[in-house]
This record gives sequence, C-alpha cells and structure tokens, in this order.
Amino acid sequence: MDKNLKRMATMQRMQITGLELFYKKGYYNTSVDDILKELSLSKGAFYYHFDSKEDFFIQIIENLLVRRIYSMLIEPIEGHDNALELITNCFENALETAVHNELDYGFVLNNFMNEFNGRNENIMKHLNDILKIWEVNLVSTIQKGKFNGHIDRHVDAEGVALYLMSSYIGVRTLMVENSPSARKYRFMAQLKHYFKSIEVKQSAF
Amino acid sequence: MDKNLKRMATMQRMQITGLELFYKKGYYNTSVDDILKELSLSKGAFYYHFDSKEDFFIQIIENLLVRRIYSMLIEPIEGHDNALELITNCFENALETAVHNELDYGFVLNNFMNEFNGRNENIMKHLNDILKIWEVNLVSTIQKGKFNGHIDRHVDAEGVALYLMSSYIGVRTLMVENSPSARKYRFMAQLKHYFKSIEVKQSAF
DNA sequence: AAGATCACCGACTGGCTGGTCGGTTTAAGT
DNA sequence: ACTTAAACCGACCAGCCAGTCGGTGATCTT
Repeated sequence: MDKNLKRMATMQRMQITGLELFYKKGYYNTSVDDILKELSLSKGAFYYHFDSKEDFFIQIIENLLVRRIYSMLIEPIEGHDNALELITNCFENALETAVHNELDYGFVLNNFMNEFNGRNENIMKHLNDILKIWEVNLVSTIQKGKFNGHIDRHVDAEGVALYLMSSYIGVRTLMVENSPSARKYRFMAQLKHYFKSIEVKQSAF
Repeated sequence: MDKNLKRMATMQRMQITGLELFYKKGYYNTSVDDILKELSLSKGAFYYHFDSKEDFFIQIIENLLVRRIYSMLIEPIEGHDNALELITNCFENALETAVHNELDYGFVLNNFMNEFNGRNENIMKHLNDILKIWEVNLVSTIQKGKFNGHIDRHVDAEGVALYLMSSYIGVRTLMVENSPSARKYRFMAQLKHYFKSIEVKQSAF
C-alpha cells in the first residue's frame, strides 16, 4: 500500500505544479518539460502517470479546479440566510483573496475558457460544467431569497445570476492590472447599489 | 505611387487575416505560416513588410483593434444626451453584433489581454491603453450625466464605469457558449435595473 | 532470496515554429 | 531599352514540443 501512497503523492505534486504553471503561463504556453523541470522529474514519470497532456489537464480540472470553485463561490452561498448578504460576503471574500495574490492572472476558470474556446471542445465541456454549476447555484440562492422575502418577487433570478457572474468575471480581469484593492472596493459598492434595486422595498411610506 | 498602394494593400490584407486568425485561435496558437497560407503569400513577403510576429501584432492593434473599439464602444457614448441612455444603446448594439457573429470568441480585447497577461509586457501595454481610453470615456460620460441631471449627484463615476466595464467583459464571455441572444436580453434587463438605482429620482411623491 | 511489478529515467523522434537569406519577378523611372 | 529597387518566393536553420521506449533501481510478494 506504500506504493499507492507514493503514486498519489507524485500525481498530486504534478497536478498542483501543473495548475500553477498553466494558470500563470497558459496551457499551450507551458510545456510538459516546464512542469517536470520545476519538480525535478522526467518525461518517463509524467507519461507513466498520465496518458497525455490533455488527460493531465482534465484531471487537474476534476481534482483541483472544481474544488477550488466550490469552496470559493458555491458553498459560501448555500444556506437559508439572506441571499443578497450571502452573495455579498462571498464576493467580498473571493475578491479579497485575489487582492492578496502576489501574481494574479484573473479568474482561473475564465482564463482557461478563454484559452480553450474554439480550440479544444473536450476541455471546454469540462470547464463549462463548472460554470453551469455555479450558475445553477446562484439561481437557486436567488430563488430562495425571493421566497424568504429578501428579494423582490418580480425579479428574474436567471437574469440576476447572469449579471452577477458577468460582473464578477469582468472585475477579476480588471483587477489584474490596476490597483486591485481600489477596484475591489469600488466594485463592491456598486454591487450593493445594484442589490438595493432588486431587494424588497422595506417600507412603503 | 502605385507601388505604395500595393504595399498598403498587401499589409492591410495580412493584418485583417491576421486579426481574424489570432482572434479565432489565439496569438501563440496561430503560426505566421497559418496566416500566409490563408493569403497564398510567402514567408518572404511577411518579413519584408513586418519586423517580427510581435511587431505585426502591435500594428494590428494600432490599425484595426483600436478603431474597432472606438467605433463600437467609445464614439457611441460621446455626446450630451442622457448618459444612461447613450450607454444602454451602445451596449445594446455592441452585444447585438456579438449575437450575430457566426463564430464568437468573446470580447476581442479581453481575450488578448487574457492571453498576454504575464507573458508579453509590451503588447499588454498597448492593450491596456485601449482599455484605459474606454474607462476614461465612460467616466467622463457619467460625469456629464451627473451635470446634466440624469444621474444622481452622489454616485461614484469611476465605480459605475468599472462596474459597467466588468459586466460587459463578463457577459461577452458568457455569451460565447450558451444562447447568446437570451443572455443579451437578460443582461440588458438587469443593466436597466442597475441604472434605475443610480439615476436621479424623478419625482418624490 | 528470487521474481515480479512499480516508479521513474533520459535519449530520441517527428513535426512544427519564428526567423533568415539568396534569388526571382514586377513595375517605375529615365 | 535599360537600370534599379520594391515586392515577393521558398528552401533552409535552429530550437522547441508532445509523446515513445528500452532500460534501471527500489520495493513488494511469495
């Protein structure tokens, strides 16, 4: 069983370094040798554990990327509290970690979708699945908010979800280059403005 | 002078096809030969007109990309009419052309920034400049709106501009894969919601 | 202890890429 | 008609990349 442990450890190491480099330099711009050099491993080791570069990346998606998105954007908004508050806090936290990223390259999922769109249908399918899960989750959170009386019953949940996803993806891109901290602050302020326009009017006077 | 005309024509042809392929397949994934094959031209012709692949791309940015962004996102919001209406119409039109794009790969500028971020500082600078021009223009349009009495005097113009850019960049990405037309519709509806939250309250009754 | 299997090594291959360069065609100037 | 230079050709080069394969030492099984 010790063998199996070693196997898992090596594969894990490869995937972590792989994601790091793919995120930093892009998939097509990162050679398998780049990753191997970083780990002091050989071609043989790589192709012993993975069928191909593509297979390697898909495993990274399933093992690392999915979980990352889940813990960052999906799990935090599950629950029955005030939906808008949950989402606000979730975005706040997600953007905060982005601010503290030494080298930030934007929203991982978005970067990869951008790179593979029209180039690799197979990988695109996997990435799109994650996005869809996020969307479904946002929609159901907003629906819950409508039932709970925190959100105006007339709002289009799918529309709100789309608008939230859009703005998040966009601001993550814009935070990369210029004063991420200030942009985060500005963004959150506008998000709250927007939320005011869709929450139930507390008291008609 | 005929020589000069031919020169310009060839360079123009190369750049148009170049942008097309770079947009479709990405810069690093498109070889100079790919472009030349499309045009039935030779390596010699390419390196006669351009110093390098990078020089070629920068000229594409200056000659084609800048103008495209200008005519699509900048010029339409210049003027002294209702700022929010100008922006709404501008986004409406920009997204409509995206809907009708047979093969859509998202917001060109965003795609390229994504690809070059952390990889080519020189090109990034050029792309960032375009983004900055867009931002400055949006901010000044919103400022005008505040003076004209269409937008609440208390709103943060930079914040609104950032939020608008973010959501536009994001929705263009999300329109690529799934039902662009429906998403455009939903997006525009939410944009109007948002705008309602920052326009001056017409009548307090 | 012997054999088998695992985990890994690294030289190698074939295909592609950005860029070079000596040469040829085309057209303008005189 | 002749010169000259612009516009273009395409074989070639060096370097890189994904993937292959014959081998080797470590570890487990019996």
